[in-house]
Amino acid sequence: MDLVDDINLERPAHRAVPRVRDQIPHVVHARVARGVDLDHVRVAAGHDRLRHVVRVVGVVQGLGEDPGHGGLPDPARAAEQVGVGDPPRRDRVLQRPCDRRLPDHLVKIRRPIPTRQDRVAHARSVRGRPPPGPRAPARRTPRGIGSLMPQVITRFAPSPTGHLHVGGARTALFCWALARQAGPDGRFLLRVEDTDRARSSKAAARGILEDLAWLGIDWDEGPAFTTEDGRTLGGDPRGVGPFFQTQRLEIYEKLFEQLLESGQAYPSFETPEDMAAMREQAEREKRTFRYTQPEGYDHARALERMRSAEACVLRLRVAQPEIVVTDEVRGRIVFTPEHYDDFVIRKGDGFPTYHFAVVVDDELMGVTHVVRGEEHLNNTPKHVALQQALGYRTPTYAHLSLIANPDGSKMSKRDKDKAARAACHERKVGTPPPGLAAGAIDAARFAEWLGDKKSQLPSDQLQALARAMHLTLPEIEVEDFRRSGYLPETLCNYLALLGWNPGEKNDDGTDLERFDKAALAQKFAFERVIKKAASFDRAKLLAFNQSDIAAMTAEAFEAAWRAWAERENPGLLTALADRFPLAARAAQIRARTLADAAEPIAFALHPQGAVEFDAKAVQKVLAKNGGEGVAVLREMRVVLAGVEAFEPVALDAAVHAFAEGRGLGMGKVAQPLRVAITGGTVSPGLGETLALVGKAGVLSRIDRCVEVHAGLEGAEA
RNA sequence: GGCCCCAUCGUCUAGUCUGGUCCAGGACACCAGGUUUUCAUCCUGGUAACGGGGGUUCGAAUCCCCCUGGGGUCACCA
Repeated sequence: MDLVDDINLERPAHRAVPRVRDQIPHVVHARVARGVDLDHVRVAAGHDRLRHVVRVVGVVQGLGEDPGHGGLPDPARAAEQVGVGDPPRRDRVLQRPCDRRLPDHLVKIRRPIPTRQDRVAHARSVRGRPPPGPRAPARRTPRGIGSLMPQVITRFAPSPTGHLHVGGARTALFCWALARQAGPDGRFLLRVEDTDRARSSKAAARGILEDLAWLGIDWDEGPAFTTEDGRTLGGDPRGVGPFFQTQRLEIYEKLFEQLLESGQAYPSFETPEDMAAMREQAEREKRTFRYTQPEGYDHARALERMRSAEACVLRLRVAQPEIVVTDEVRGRIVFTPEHYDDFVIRKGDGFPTYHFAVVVDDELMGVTHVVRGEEHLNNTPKHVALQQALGYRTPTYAHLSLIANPDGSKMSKRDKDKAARAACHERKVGTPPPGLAAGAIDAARFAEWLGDKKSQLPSDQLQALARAMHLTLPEIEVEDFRRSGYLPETLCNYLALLGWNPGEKNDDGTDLERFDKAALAQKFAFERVIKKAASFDRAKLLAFNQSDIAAMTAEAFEAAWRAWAERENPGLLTALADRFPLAARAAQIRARTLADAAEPIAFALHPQGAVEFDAKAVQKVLAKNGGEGVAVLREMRVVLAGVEAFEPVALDAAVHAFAEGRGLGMGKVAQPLRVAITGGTVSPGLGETLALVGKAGVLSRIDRCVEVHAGLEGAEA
């Protein structure tokens, strides 16, 4: 209890002012049920100040079977406050200090730690099936942390309307990390939310699976998928599928029926036009629009109309005066009724709305943690209302901030259209450019796209347009980053850092920023998730990618570059042929991405006679001092013609020996050669440069260079 | 506009809960210098931030209030 004074003793005199008495924590005496988190007790007992210490003074009996919590004790009832007072001096029994590093507004209701029995009971009540077994064969969990680890089931639930956006990838990554962190009891599942029949496509769903697999974000349950290296992802070991919502209609139908019967849901017959009119009127009257049931609504009559196939939607009756959402990153948020009117749960086409399907599926799939983008924060009270209507548990929620562009706007797929459109305007391109395959983009459509800021071209057309205009579009989707030659591990590393950080230091005092997915899974915690929206910094990603490429072994880089080229630039492979390993060695340290790796060795791709000499380089290297560079070239030609093994080390040795023998600096010898071989003064190491072009190529390039620049020799400088 | 969320170098962030060790640390970018046959790499150094105003306190980046700014959301999309 003398902690305070101990601290102050260490401080310089002017700071050693004693703390005021009220800094000392109050103590709440409480009786609690087994398995209940004491932080929660603090809240339940009305003492949510963190500095309050909860002292357990007994056990509350008979609170083990609350069906609403799947057989776990209801935390709200699991504590009885006994009294509040100053800490007694000598009592050290069962005290739990306030050691959680959380601000008041983040005091959160943690789930009681479920036992194996609890989980069994829970799973039965949900599915009438045995509970999920551990993935690995039963193994002894280490004592301590492992045995206390609750089951964690997370999911990523994309809607297949396009490629995977980086924001989605980050969400998936965090979900994955959370599940992996929980060890054998953790599961990460993938569910495809395809209830929007107009916008969903099989191809998009497939693309998202590919993107996820490429990133190494493996899902335990969900659509089956075979990776490029032959691993199988997905599947349905617990029997909670199918994982496409359009295949789950029967499940939803039953629940609709149930809600209709109990009167918690009701049919509503307004057309979309009616709704629009009502909204407009609300806006005119400057009030927030809320749907209200029509005067004189008659449930029996409404059901009758519905059964006679009259067009209608189903709405949930929501009567809660307020709904509290507890979010792992944002804390406790209280929502009032204007956030959740009687919203639609079944659309006119018979499909469930997102709100309905997400709540039902999360429950039925046993999802414990819902991690998603901030755009869903305002939807959460609706989901909680639905859970209450259906008698479901509420999962732990965590809403991640959005990823923004450097200008602060939301990073969006439209940004690619924006960039292309801006380039067209700037270059005064008014019709589909000629480089484009005929008919790739309809001229009228192109004009429309050019004029409408919100218009989007299909991604393949946009890609073709960019190619034709030699334009680099901003990378927004995972697929874009893959095409641009980023390493999947690097992207994951950077994405993880965009909104979270491990808060640890390296040995040299710098912040821990570089880590792999395994470390992420080990360290990830909501407590260190940043609330602020982060803007995406390509320069930093590029720096990460470059250093990761540099850190690879030569073999690994060669393999990665080859794999990338096979997919994105097969011409590079044919042009380089058996020179590829040599090219890879020269390119690696100079590459920021797999796409730009070819740039430093581009000279090796030119036809032999086509070297274009840079005028400045010629002046500086060949012409100076009466064309001494050209003279060196003549001599070097003889030397190089005599080199048997035309490979970097031998070539470097030969050039060095020549320079030394002639008493010249390396610069005087290397630079003329560079210009002769590449046309400019910049290239990889001289040995590599020469080896890449080959003996015949080197000699012919020297010959041509000497021929073209012979006039410089002997001329006055 | 209503509601919700957020606010430290140009950018990503540490520090905020538990006020003093912070005239604020790291990374990327940028600038300068060095190593090297050019480039790249590598090394050394530097510029650079607590949005504004009140309050609490001996003391505020840190706690409270207001303002401002940014973002999100208000669908039979997800």
